[in-house]
Amino acid sequence: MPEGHTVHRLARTFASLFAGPALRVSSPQGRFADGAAVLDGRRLVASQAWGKQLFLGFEGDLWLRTHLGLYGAWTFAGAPDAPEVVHAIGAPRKRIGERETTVVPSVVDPTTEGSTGGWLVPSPRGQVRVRLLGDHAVADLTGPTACEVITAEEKTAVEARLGPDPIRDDADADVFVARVGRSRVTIGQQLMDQAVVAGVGNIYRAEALFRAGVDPLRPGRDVPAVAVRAIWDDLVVLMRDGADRGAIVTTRPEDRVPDGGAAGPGRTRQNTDGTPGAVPSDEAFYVYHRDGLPCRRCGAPVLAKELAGRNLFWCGVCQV
DNA sequence: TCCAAATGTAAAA
DNA sequence: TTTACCTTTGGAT
Repeated sequence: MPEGHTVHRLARTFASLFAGPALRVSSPQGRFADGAAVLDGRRLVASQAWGKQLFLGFEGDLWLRTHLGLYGAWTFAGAPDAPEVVHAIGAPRKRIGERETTVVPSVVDPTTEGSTGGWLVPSPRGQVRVRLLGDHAVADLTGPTACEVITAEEKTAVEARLGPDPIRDDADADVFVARVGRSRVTIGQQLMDQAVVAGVGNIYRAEALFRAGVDPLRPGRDVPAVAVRAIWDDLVVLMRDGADRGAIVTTRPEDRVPDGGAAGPGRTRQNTDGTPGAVPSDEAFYVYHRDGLPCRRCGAPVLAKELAGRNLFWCGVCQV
């Protein structure tokens, strides 16, 4: 899934595109028909992210909680006068070049045609669980692992299970540092535990540990507290940058040497949208999906192994 | 046309 | 620790 930075980006996008007027909420696919009926016609009054959870607040104290899971995605289309148009946020789907293609959709949703001030609303593509339609934009959700209407109390309960989120201003770094140091579970596994730190995924895990020079397999309690704190501080910088940029980039400019295609096409295919000036995906990471390639720092081959069902990447020389 | 992979998590065993 | 689930995509067949 998109990691926490993507979800924060989504929260901002919903606030700017949909806050205000009553929304039409539907479930083209049908699997969220009941929830959509409950929300239809209500105004969006809040848009929040905590880790990988997105909470859209509707009048009447109801919240739409969505989680993109491994391959969920939101796809947006906007009217020409929309304040901001983001055509696709999520993963894994390649959207290179679509920035220009969805402005004038070739297929128009007949049920909404003529009711949106002349703006042509595209028909849902694929298995769209939820569609939010506002005055200036439409958002379609596909493939989520969670999509439900909850109360404020239920939202609080979900948040109570999450660790601090480095992107949020209210995050408490001390909680993270203390928890990591209390457990013998490896630092690599703890970083993927949303109860320890919310929003970190497989890429930020691998990259933050490389930048800190910490072996992912070291027990959390054996990592010096100052090093754990440094990892937190780095995550704050990296993840906030990711939310602003719309892509994960962890390499410093001086380390950005292309791999000459050695990684092969498609290794890191969904990180960037092809925006001019963006850091190419084969220069964006130190170790993620670079197993077998030389470490950007020391030249030793990057290592990989499966840990708790996820691929772990690291440099055995730089990370001790 | 088929199949594996993907920035994930919860439940079952 | 294994399985199930949700969906799209690109490369192989």
